[in-house]
Amino acid sequence: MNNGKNSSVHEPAVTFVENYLPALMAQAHALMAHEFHEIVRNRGFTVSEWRILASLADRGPVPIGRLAQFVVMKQPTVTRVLDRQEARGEVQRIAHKTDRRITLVSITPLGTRLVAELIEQAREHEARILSPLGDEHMAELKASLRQIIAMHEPPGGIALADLDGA
Amino acid sequence: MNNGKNSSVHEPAVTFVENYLPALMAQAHALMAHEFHEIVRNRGFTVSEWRILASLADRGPVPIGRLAQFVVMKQPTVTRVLDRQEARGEVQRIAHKTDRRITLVSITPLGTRLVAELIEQAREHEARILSPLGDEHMAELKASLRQIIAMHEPPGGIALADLDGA
DNA sequence: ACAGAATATATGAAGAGTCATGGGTTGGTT
DNA sequence: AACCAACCCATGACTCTTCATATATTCTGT
Repeated sequence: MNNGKNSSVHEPAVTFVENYLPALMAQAHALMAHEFHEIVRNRGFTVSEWRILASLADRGPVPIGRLAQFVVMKQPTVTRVLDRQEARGEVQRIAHKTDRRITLVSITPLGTRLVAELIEQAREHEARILSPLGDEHMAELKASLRQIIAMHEPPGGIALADLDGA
Repeated sequence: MNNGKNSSVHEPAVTFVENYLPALMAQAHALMAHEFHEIVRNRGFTVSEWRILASLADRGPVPIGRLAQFVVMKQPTVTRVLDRQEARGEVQRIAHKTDRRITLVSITPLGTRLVAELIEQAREHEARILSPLGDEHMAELKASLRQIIAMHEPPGGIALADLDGA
């Protein structure tokens, strides 16, 4: 609040957005991601495609809705990105064995090859970016982020591995 | 966490994206922001409009390009959002006194009134979200984020206050 | 004073994301 | 068995964002 304009003092010392966590995170993330996203673009991927491939790279076949949660996108968006990627043979849709409502997605060997380099570069980029922080602060940072994420995942412990239909 | 019902070598224990800082930040941010954005929507603002108003709330007249950096949006996007907001009288464009290329924007009294509540709620929301972290971790987290941001701001110390034309 | 490079914002065309909804499927209840 | 609520993904219509570029202004060197 403090609507007091600039009286005698010049700066409000620290403004709201400069101390608001979501704003800090948005900016820090954007700055980090911006550089790497150029690499992604140059490889012919959009940011969304990269996120999806990177997420699928580790996991087995995943329901589309679940994937949407991981990559922080709405389900219709994921469906459309997957359309493009499937057409290019980077991912594939597989029917769930027992529940025909579910469409599982998995990365193809081609997709795996294509992201492998990007993931490697992402690791390097991350290391380069974060070396000034120091291992300790870095670990603290990630731990805090994981905690924030964990607090928001409503079901008491989402199993990362219950892809029965695979 | 990820314990094994699949006791054997199935899961990579921790996948790439689960340990990749930008991914962690994107997810943590999205989860935090999601809740608050509903409040924003209910007040008739888009997320972009909220970010712009919140950023302008603290500062004096700012060049549009500079504002785009703060709010992490491209300049054309900001221009268009400002069009809407200016039409509603929430912000106003002012010509720079000496450099006529520059268009400065500032929040109006109306805009200030409208965001005041949202900023208050944002603070409360932030506090609620972060209380489980504890003050110390919270401070650490913000400090690390600020450092990451600072590392990316190229000029040796961007002055937050050189709005001569104001 | 002038041409050309640089800077700052605006705009037309195109793209990506989202909302609301539809079609198809499953599971529980009567 | 039939019904109905819940569920999952796909799709049309729309909005928001972005890319490429235009327009206007300032700066720099000659």
